[in-house]
Amino acid sequence: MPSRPARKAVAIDATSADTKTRILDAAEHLFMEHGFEATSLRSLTSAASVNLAAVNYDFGSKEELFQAVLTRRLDPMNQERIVLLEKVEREAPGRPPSCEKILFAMLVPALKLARDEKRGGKNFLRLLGRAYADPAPFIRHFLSAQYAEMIGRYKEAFLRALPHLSRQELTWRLHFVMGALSYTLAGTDALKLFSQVTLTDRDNDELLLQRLAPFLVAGLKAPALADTRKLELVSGD
Amino acid sequence: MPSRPARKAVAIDATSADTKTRILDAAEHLFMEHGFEATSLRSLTSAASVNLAAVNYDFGSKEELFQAVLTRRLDPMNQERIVLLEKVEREAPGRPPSCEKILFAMLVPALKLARDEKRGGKNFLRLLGRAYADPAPFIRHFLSAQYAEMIGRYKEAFLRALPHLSRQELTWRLHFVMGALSYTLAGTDALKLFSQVTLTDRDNDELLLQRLAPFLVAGLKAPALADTRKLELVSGD
DNA sequence: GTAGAATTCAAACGAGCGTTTGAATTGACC
DNA sequence: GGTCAATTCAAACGCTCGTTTGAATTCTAC
Repeated sequence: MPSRPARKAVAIDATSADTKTRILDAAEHLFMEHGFEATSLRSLTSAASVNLAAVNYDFGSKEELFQAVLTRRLDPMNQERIVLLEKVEREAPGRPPSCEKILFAMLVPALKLARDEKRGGKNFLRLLGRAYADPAPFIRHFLSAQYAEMIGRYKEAFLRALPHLSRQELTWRLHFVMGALSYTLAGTDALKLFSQVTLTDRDNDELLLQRLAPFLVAGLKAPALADTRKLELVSGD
Repeated sequence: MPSRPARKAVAIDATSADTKTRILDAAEHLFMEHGFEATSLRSLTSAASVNLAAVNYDFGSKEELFQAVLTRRLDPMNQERIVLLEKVEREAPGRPPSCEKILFAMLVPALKLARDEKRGGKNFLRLLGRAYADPAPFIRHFLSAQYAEMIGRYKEAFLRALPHLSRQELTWRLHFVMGALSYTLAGTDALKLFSQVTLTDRDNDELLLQRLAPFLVAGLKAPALADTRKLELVSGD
């Protein structure tokens, strides 16, 4: 058994699991930190302490590796979201569940994932938030396929819980919800809004959702666009 | 005067303005479409019908070009936001302006920019939304510097308009607002939420803000986190 | 018209990229 | 212990990248 020097270890606990898992873990970390394009397979494989060719051997290509990184966490999380929604719907048979309950069913699996460091934790959510904004077509197509069923189910549930909203209105509002959610989960903080608030503390996850949920619920429940208040574009004086 | 063939024209109206402007226009388009890393200077310069070396001659480097692309639109827009906020504050002296008015002062310059095709229009806003989510450090540092003053002023204004919110609460909510805003402006629609709603129609810009503003205002006005509703993590029924 | 600065140009540099190859090594099973 | 498939490995392939260079060209001003 040769010594296996691990040349440029980037704090990934390599040399533990099997090759595919080590690659996935290193990829999750590096794609999150630098993005897809800016992460080279050479830095990735040396961080995972595997041979350069291993990515193409195990996953086929860099793009397929990226999809594997996403699907490993995303598939179970979205499945859990659906299960939770069905449970919430079963708890109040006949009547539609409240807007809050539906939203929580959507947020809680993400929060649980964020806390489970064994499943990528916050790293993965940041990666996911960035993937939402990535222009690469293969990422966009992959994400819409992964989310299609979950989003569809929730849209129907919200539609029943918010009867004052037309389907089109709700579509827009879910768009806003996903925006605030992904931006928050990504934890990018591009605008340095936070001077002292740290997102890295473990206890802050739950607090974050306790702040996000009321904001989103209030937005969702807002009156529908009907009393068309005129939006005067810089009325001259 | 040689014929100048314009090899791989990508629908940029090249050969009109001066070199620097042609480069900025092509860069705005391509950075929006493919992102920073995935846009090569070779495709960019040939789209702009300028020599490959022109970028380094006029801007120094690819990174400096990217910053120039952003600053060309962002600087005037954020300045206009500040002017508008001051105008709104002057209109009701003594009393703080309403939450709606403050938010509109923030949104209207973005809408105006989106409509002005001569100033990049929606292309630029999509680029901006993507820049928010880009992990590259030089982008993040640049954006926070560009936004610092504007965000600070608005935070103070909102703080006066929403006295029930602590400074920290407001910071979070502005974070959510920026998330929904940038995600919406970016028009990424990663989740294919929209089947038939098209964002490309010219008239839809105003409609978009008329839908976004009530959502955000309701979220901002929501009660502060005090009646700490317990967020039970999947109560194992 | 000519000097001198500014700009444009073709060409090349060195480096890094994703991927492929074919031999070496390992592991499982008869 | 031998066989065969699965895996790992070092090396190379072909290509594209951002940047630099130095000569050619254009522009400006006397």
